[in-house]
Amino acid sequence: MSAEERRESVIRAAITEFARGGYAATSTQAIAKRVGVSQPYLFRLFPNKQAMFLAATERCLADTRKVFSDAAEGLEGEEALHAMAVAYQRLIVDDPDKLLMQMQMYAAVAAAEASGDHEFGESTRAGWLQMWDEIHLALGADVSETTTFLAYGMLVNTLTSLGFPAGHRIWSGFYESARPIA
Amino acid sequence: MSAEERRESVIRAAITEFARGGYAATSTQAIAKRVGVSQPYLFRLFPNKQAMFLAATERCLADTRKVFSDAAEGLEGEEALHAMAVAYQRLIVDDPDKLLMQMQMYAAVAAAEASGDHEFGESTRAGWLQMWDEIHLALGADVSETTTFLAYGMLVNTLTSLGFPAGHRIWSGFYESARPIA
DNA sequence: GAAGTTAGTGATTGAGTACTAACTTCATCG
DNA sequence: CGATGAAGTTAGTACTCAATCACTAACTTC
Repeated sequence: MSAEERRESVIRAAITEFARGGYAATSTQAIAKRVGVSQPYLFRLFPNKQAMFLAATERCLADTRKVFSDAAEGLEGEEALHAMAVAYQRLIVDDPDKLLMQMQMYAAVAAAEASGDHEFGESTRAGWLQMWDEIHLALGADVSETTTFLAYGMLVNTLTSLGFPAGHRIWSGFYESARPIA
Repeated sequence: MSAEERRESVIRAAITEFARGGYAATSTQAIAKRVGVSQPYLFRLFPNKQAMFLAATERCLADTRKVFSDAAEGLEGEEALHAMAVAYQRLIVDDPDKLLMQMQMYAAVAAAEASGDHEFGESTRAGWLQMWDEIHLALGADVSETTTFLAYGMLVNTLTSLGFPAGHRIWSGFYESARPIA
C-alpha cells in the first residue's frame, strides 16, 4: 500500500480513536492497531501525534460540510433547511464518531486557545467559517436563519453527547419550534 | 484546615486545571500544586482522579444553574430571558474556566457513553435537566422558547471555545435574531 | 499525660507514553 | 544480477503519571 493510501487509513482510524478518547487519552498505539500497522510507522506518515489529530479534525469538518452541501444541492430556503437538518440527523445516527470528534475538537481548541496556542484554533475556525458560509448560502443568505440553524445544531450535538435518548422530554422543543425531524 | 474545606479548594483547583487540559491531560500533580498540598493527599480526599473530575463538573453545572436562577429571580418572560442571557455572557467573560470545563465535560461524557460507561453521563444529565427545568420555569414554561434559548447558548459556547473574537462577522446573527447582548 | 484522631508528607512503583534509530523485506529497473 | 528506494518492523529510550505505603506532627479527649 502506498504511503498516501496509508495516510488516508490512518486519518480514518484516528477519527474513530480520537472520537472515543479525546486527544490525550488516545494512544498512537491504539491508532496503529486499528490501521493494522506498527506504532512507530505512524511517525513516518505524520510528524507527530498532534498532526494526526489535526488531520482528523480537518477531515471531520470537511466531511460534515459535504453532508450539508450535498443535502442542500438544488434546493433553497425552507426546503434546503429541512434537507440539511435531516441529513445532519442521519449523519449523527449513522456515523456517531463524527459528532464525538467534533466535541473533542471543541474541547481541544478551547484548551489550546486558553493556554496561548492559537495556531490549532486558526485552522478550525477557517473550517467552521467555510461551513457557516455554505449553510448561509443554502438558506438564501439570511444571517439570522443561519445562526438559528447552527444554534439548534449545537444543541443537538450537546444533548446527543450527553446521551439523552430519543424521545426524552428534553427533545420536545424541537418538534414545536425547529422541526428538524418531522 | 479541615478535610471538608480542603475538598472545597481541591474542587476549585480541579475546575481550573481540568478546564485547561481536559481530563486525561491534567495531572493530579498540577491540581495538588494549585491547592498547595502534596499530590498523595488528594487521594485521601477523593478515591481517585475520576471522582475529582466528577466533583468539578457537578460544581460547575450547579454554579451555572445558580447564575441563571439568580438572574431571573423576580422576572418573567422576555425580561427573564434577557436577564439570563446577559448573566450568562458575563459568566463567560468573567470566569472562562466555567465554559471550558463545560466543554470538557461534554467531550468526556460523550466519550464515556460511547465506550459503555453510562454512570458518568447519568449525573451530568440530571444536572442538565435541573438547569433546563429552571430556565423553563423562568421563561413561563414555554418549551420551544426554552429550547431556543439553550440552542443559542450552545452556539455561544461553541463559537467562544473556538476563539472567534467579539465583533467577528460570525456573531452578527445574534443581534438580529436572539439579541442576547444588546 | 496516655490514647487516639486528623491533616499531611516523602519515597516509590509499575504501567504506559511519544518518539527515535537501525534494521528488513521486496518490487522495480538498468 | 545487483542496486535503489519505498514500505514497514523490532528494539529501545526517556519520561510521565495515578496510586500506594509507611510515616510524622499537631491536636483532642479524658
